[in-house]
Amino acid sequence: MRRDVFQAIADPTRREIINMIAHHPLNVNAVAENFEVSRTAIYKHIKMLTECGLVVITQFGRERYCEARLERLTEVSDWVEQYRRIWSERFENLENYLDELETKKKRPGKRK
Amino acid sequence: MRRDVFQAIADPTRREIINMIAHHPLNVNAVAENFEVSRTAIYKHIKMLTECGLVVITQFGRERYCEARLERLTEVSDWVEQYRRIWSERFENLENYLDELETKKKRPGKRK
DNA sequence: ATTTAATGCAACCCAAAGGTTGCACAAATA
DNA sequence: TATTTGTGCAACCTTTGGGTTGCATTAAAT
Repeated sequence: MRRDVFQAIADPTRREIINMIAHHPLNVNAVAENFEVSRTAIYKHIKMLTECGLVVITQFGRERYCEARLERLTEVSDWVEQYRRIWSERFENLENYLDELETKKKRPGKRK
Repeated sequence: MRRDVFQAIADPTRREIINMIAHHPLNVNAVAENFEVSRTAIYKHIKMLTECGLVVITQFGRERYCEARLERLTEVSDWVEQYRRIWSERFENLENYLDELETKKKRPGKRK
């Protein structure tokens, strides 16, 4: 099953999990203990995070340590950053753009 | 209904809509024409985008222009950026961290 | 050898997501 | 005035998401 990083970080619980293991790995139960929901629910979230590469699991005996692969967030970072320039420029141009559009199409100036 | 920006950009169609109107506003039908799915489906996506502030609509006569409010992406940007330092540092420390953990807990060195 | 973690996962549930068709309605146009 | 165009939205359907309980399995601890 191919998972999407954007979808993975859409859920607040998963974002919290990432935050929790960002600095050091934790085993599955340790992660689950920090939430109200069941271990299985957390297990599923972690599974999804591994499916899109945001988390990698290393087993030690019966414990499985979850480690965050934060580099995978570059996909998100890149997507957002491509718009950064636009959103600075945009602010001053919007009104002009709409006025221009209005004139071109000969629409009444009234904006409801 | 309060919507989450993270959830809004989770859907690939919505990300495409944002991309489509990032440079200049488009009316609802114009956006919809670029997709295979129905106008209603796109309408719903746009509605959701407005609910979380990523899109603002300005009406001209019977047309409604959708404009991207890209600044709202700072929430995403900020969240991702907080991890950037960690993911550079992390790479070299992981093995050490795990070894340390191993030693402390007196676990066998075998990593399956 | 028993018992006690730590875990994976099937089998369910219910709500939400994403899609469709169809209809209503106001603005622009013939 | 009659018609076309752009739009909102209800009603419906199916899939996915996030949650639960319960059971099996394996490693560690008694």
